[in-house]
Amino acid sequence: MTQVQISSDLQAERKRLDSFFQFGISVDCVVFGYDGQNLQVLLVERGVEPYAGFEAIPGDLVTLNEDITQASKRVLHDLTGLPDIYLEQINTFGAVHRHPIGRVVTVVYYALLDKNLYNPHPSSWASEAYWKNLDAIGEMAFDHRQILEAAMAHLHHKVQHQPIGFELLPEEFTLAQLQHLYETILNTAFDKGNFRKKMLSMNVLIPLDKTQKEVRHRPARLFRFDPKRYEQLVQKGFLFEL
Amino acid sequence: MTQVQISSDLQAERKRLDSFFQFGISVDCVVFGYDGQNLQVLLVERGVEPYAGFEAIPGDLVTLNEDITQASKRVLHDLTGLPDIYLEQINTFGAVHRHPIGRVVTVVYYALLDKNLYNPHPSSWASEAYWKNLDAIGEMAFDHRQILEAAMAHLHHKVQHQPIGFELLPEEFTLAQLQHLYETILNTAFDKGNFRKKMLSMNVLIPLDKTQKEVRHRPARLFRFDPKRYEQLVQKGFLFEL
DNA sequence: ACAAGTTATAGTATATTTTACAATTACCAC
DNA sequence: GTGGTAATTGTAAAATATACTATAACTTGT
Repeated sequence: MTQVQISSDLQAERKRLDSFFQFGISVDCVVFGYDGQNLQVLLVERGVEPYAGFEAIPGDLVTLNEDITQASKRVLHDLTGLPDIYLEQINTFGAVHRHPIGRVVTVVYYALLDKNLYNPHPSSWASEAYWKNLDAIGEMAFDHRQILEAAMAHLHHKVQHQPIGFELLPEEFTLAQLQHLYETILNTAFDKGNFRKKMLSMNVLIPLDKTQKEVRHRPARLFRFDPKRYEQLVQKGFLFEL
Repeated sequence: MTQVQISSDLQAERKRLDSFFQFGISVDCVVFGYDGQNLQVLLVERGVEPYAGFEAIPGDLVTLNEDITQASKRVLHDLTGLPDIYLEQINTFGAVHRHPIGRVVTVVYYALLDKNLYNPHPSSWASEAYWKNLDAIGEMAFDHRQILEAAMAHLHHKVQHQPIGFELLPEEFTLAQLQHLYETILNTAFDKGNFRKKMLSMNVLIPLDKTQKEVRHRPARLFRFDPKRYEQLVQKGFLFEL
């Protein structure tokens, strides 16, 4: 018995279409983390068949009575213990044979976060849950390699068209930290002075009357994001290029 | 009996998960058309319950043995007679009660095309199929209003970050035509000279040794897109602003 | 206390791009 | 040819971007 209400005059129609209602839906959550040095991705090791022992992107089947957006948060929490965080939907994969257990269409979500604030611990069918460097990833379960690549392409694109960092950096940060984040994601180097000018000209950073402590050189000023302006830029977009 | 192969050692696992495999998947195809004047969207009128008589975005259930990308083309063709065209996936909607007949998750695709080249004619459950001005659209079936708005937001965003026009304009076109297309989609006006300079500086237009005919004023030079450069810009992106 | 090391921050001169127009050109119709 | 109309080119001023250089502010070692 499905949990979705069907009015009596539609029962016959539903009966006629029963053969169409045999899909499974899953959500997969590609979570990128940054700790000030490296960009990593949150993976789990599968403790069950199929693909037992393989690395996978945290994901699971959606139940009949939950919204897919809700499901993305629930599944991520179930497998890795991460709290409800905002996950952005990026893509849906629906090849016929992508899942050996039946026809499963998967909706991919992704999130960015500050690794230092979250410590994954495995549960449900995950035997392990950990952060892993992007360049250290080998074979993966299902078509998760493809999914990961789509998420990376999305991130790569996003960083050039919208501000990022809000979720990846500590609340207060230096321009050097922000620059390093950009350089890590885009795998390039920028001129320090020009990066500064570009960023400051966007008016998204609020300079604080504080500086770094405990560094063996001139301490940098700390900044934080202006949430209103940040949101504005997310909407409007820009082209980041140096 | 499902058409997807399941190896014998996974049968039990599949059995255990049977209650998850009761979803329907549909695809909805938002097709924007441009005829040199207006931007319109391809709609159908539903000839069957639920929502019989309502306007809807062309869409239908995916069968168990077809890829969702294939399905988007098949469904658009089935309902409106349009040939296989490239449809871009943009978003997936999965609210629990969005479909009255059962739990249906829908994957939304969209396309842009030159209205003059395609004449829709209804078939399957569509009793009508026609182009409609975006500002003339009233109530719609299901959550199709929301879907249409998502597609419009996508188009609005896309036009500012990638070249468009390849699919919307005749092979050879004038800069004024291209400008009018942009002005229509973005609902703004641009300076003619500056629009020209911006466009030409992108190196995506190849000037032809031909001009317009049968106009009562200085005839404009015709251009066509450089497909290689166009593809490059689609990949790289830009920020279009005047 | 001072020098050396290191990175942050500001500045600057030049090149490039954008903007808001004005001027000129090429066609048609009469 | 003249007038109407829109295409195309040009341009001066303003704004930005680029590739550096100079200076400031801290720490550590002597």
